Amino acid sequence: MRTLKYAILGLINRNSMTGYDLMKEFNTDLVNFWYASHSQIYPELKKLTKEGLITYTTVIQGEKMEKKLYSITDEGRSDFISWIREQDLLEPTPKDIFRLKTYFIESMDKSLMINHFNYQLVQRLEKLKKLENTMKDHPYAKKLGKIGSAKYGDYIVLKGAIMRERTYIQWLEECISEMENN
Amino acid sequence: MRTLKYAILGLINRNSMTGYDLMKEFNTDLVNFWYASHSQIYPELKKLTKEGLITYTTVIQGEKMEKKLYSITDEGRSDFISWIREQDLLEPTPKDIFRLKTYFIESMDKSLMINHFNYQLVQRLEKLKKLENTMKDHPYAKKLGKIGSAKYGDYIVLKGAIMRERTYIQWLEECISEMENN
DNA sequence: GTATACATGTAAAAAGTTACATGATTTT
DNA sequence: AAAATCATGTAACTTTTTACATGTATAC
Repeated sequence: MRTLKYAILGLINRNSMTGYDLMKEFNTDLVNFWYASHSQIYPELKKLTKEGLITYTTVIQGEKMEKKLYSITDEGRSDFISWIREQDLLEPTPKDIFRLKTYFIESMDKSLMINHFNYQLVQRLEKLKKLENTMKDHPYAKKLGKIGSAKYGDYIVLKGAIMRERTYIQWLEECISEMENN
Repeated sequence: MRTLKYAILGLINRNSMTGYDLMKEFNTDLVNFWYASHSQIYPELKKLTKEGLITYTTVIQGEKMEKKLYSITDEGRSDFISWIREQDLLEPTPKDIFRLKTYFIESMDKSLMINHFNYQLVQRLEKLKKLENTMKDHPYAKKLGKIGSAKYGDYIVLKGAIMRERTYIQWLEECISEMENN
């Protein structure tokens, strides 16, 4: 469905930016729901340029380093807007290797499975801590933003990521406790 | 990481089965954490056979319809066991188109965003109901299973899927209520 | 007899990952 | 001077999806 296309259009629609800037966005804010690497981004930018949905101007950084600053075209913007207006059917449930391994729990002994669960738990707690720190510094969480601004979307998905992470942790903890008491 | 390979090995390790049986598994139980279609399964079965991890016997169904009943080999089993013993690092956060759209909420007006959220909510409530019905009929939920059995893994991931779904719904509801009161 | 389920494959395209490849700029 | 970051690309491969393709068996 060319979702990467719309993720890029949406970002460039907010602000003109380079491929490198996009890459950073995909690695920070968007990492919680849409990751993309530079090897996917650069070819897509080329394609979108050819399709007339974005254009770029070459900017010189320092002495001679060239970078391409991309902007959205009217055509790009209206394509993006019609994408965002579409209602979406539920996607297939995301894949999860850990849940798959858990499903095959009969092939593990008790100590191994508790080990696996604890290892996941440590990592998820670490991840949650980072998300909560991001939230702590977020302007909307400090009541500085308002609904309808770009920062509101940012806030709302961050909140969702924290809820998702807490639930995963709760599941891990409940499983561990159940396994230890049986 | 060839996860599909291990999903198939794990299932065949439980019971000998055909490609069609596998397909049904991937579409029912496993759909909540690892989906695969028949066009992925059949080539993988061929590959695993060539690698000596599984073998098959041809069974005649009815008059002449041939089906291939796959079994795991010792080599396949030990490969599977070493996979299941591995500790896993956290995977990248799964992609989610709806969260991506939500992130770009500044490009929607209030009624459109509430509409989108409600549409998701209806679908997720439906999905949750199905999961809860599956749980209701589950032997472990009726205290008929015990930890360590294959059904326990089944139960534990189903429980996780329900928790995940409830949290998604809670997120949707909180967002709707916040949007309606602002 | 007809519809649904059983049963197995391949082909082409799209999406995503990992590795290869290069060079400039800024910070320490 | 070295390390980190900025900056942009391609190649090869893996994974996944969608479409094409065919035929049998069973339940109603």
